[in-house]
Amino acid sequence: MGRRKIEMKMVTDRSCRQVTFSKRRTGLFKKANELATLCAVQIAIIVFSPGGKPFSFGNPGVEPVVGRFLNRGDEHHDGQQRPQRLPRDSGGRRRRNQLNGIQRRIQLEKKRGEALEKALARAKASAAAAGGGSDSLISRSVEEMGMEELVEMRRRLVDLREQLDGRAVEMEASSTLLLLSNKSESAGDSRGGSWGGGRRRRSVAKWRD
Amino acid sequence: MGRRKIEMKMVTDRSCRQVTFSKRRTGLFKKANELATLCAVQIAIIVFSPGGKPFSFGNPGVEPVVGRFLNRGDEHHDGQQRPQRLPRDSGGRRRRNQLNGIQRRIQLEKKRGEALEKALARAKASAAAAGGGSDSLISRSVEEMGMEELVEMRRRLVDLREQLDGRAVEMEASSTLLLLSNKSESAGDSRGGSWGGGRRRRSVAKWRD
DNA sequence: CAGACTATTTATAACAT
DNA sequence: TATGTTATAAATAGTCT
Repeated sequence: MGRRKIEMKMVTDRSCRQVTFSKRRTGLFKKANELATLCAVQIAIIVFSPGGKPFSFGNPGVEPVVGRFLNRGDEHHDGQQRPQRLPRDSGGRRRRNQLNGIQRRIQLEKKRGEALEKALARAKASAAAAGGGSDSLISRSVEEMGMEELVEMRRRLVDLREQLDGRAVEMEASSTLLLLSNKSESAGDSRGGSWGGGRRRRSVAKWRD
Repeated sequence: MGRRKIEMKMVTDRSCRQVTFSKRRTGLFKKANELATLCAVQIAIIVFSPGGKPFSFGNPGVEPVVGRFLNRGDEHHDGQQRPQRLPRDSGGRRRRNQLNGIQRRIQLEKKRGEALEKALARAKASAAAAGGGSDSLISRSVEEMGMEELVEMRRRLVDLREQLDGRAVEMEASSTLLLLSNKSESAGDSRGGSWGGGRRRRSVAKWRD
């Protein structure tokens, strides 16, 4: 939004970086305040400047929001089923060439993705159909189906990531710059970290819900 | 920034408010991601939707940032925050800023995956609850939220797959065919923000910076 | 060095699908 | 109801004070 477009890469110059940080932090907090005002919601932002100084914004305050978040953040797996994994390339012999294995994984990831997409489409449709939430029986079954797919997908990603971790150095050493040359982004986006929390009475009794 | 200027007061219409929240939350997280990228700083945002659903953004994660904040106390407050003493500057200890694109993305995706797991678990639970004749009001909202989250998650996964697919070639080229002409073009993006949220272990009382 | 000044880039409110 | 599109309002990068 300035005289010219800047690449989304860390500003190298310390001075400029500090200026950018300051300006953008102000803007970010302003946006947060608007969001809180317009939508009457609780929000908290914590950011450490390049120099390490903490800045924060909170409505109604940082602690109340963080506390609320942490209190519900506890996880509780109640009888989670373990989805059966689909055939992988680990049938019989270990691959010496991890890269090859990784590529296979990626291929499988793709297929999994397709299934995932369908499962979600169904789940969504089902939920929409339920609308008021009366057809819970139907929606539940569909959602479960989707969940199996998704959980499996997630597990695979975790594994894949672990595999890649071991190769990261090599990759970085050889094509870091290549990887950095990116194509900014398009109009579309995707984000929204969210999660649901179960009720728990873990410690952290400092705040209450 | 829209067709016309709007008053900075709570949007009365429920529906419009939800839309505004969704869009602005997206924008806010995007801004936060840019700030984190451009200035290489830690930042965490926690916001509860009008419906009470928690959303979060964090670089490198919500927990690390919040932990650091709570442990060290705060200094600057641009928002409403409880005043406190001014402890010594932390000295800014930033070092893990070198995660390459892929590794970082996967790491983030892992977190997203965990969040997804929760969302699904909740959706499932709500569906089950509804079927069991529990509070239909709550279960309905949870169900809807779950769907929304899942769709977003699906998008992220699909995006990730595409990214990985493009990177795979480079990876192979780097470790195996580095000797060959690595003429691969830029593939991938640059938004390495860490959308994510959600807790992990059962223990919520300890953080590591 | 913080604040003021624009040319531009972004974010988005109102619509549209 | 969630997304996509478009006309405008805002944010802000580079400069200047």
